[in-house]
Amino acid sequence: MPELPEVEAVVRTLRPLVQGRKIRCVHVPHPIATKPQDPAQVARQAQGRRIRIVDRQGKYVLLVLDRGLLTMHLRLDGRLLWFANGKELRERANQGGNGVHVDVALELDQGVLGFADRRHFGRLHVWESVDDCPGLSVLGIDALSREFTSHRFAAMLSASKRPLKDFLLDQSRVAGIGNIYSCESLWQARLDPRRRANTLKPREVRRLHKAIVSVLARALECCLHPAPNFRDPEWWFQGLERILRAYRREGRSCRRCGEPIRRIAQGGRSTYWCRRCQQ
DNA sequence: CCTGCTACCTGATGGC
DNA sequence: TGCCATCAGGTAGCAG
Repeated sequence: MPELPEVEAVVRTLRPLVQGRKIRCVHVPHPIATKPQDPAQVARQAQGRRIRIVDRQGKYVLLVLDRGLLTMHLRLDGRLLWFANGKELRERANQGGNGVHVDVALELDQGVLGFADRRHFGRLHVWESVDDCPGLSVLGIDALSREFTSHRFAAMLSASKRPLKDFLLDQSRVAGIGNIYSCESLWQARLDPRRRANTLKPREVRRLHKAIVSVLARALECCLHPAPNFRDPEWWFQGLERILRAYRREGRSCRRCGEPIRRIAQGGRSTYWCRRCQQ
């Protein structure tokens, strides 16, 4: 379920664990996790490769190998797990019905990285190069990057007639924002999620840009303290609800004006917002 | 090209 | 307790 701040925290935690390590062996107990790629092919391409760089683009986790590229997308429920070695992985994963769920395991020269998603939306793929990964090459400007300027944001907004909420979820424009932080950014910027992107005045564009940057930065801080714990399969980010002002607060009073927060459907997903102070 | 809809999966929660 | 409906942090694929 992670959006950009969660994925960034995962990447920062993962980097010291795996950067420079060699992938000795790849196990794929749940082949759905590499679909539509053939699990045997994925294993063959990754085995024996060294992990040069651990990076993130939008919501993708990237392991740049000495040849090729491994991508992981956690979608809604995916997580990473860490085991001391293959023995520990097998012991903990094979405890009948209550064993740890692991979809793909990368056995490294030191430690084992697990990719797990009980819901099986998440994906792990291997590519020859960045250009071969369609999801990656389509991504727009990363919301945490320096290229995400108010100026470029204004140009993108003016080219779209879509409601602001749908615009913000479109990864091909600004990459990394999901359902939570689109709601939060629009609340922070005091903008109606139903407004068409190309109707914003320059000062509203600047307000939204600033809101996105600060909402994501605040969420990232929250995601880093405490840092993700890959050793605990149940672990998830704590304290996020404390920083949320609109998301999942339907019926509770707006922290700015007291009006009850409403929930509406946009593009088949829930938008939470304050009808009084978001114009 | 752009937009909107469905499918993809599993689990948690709440009402009756 | 059980059963059913609804909701969940995302994106690919397809039709219009």
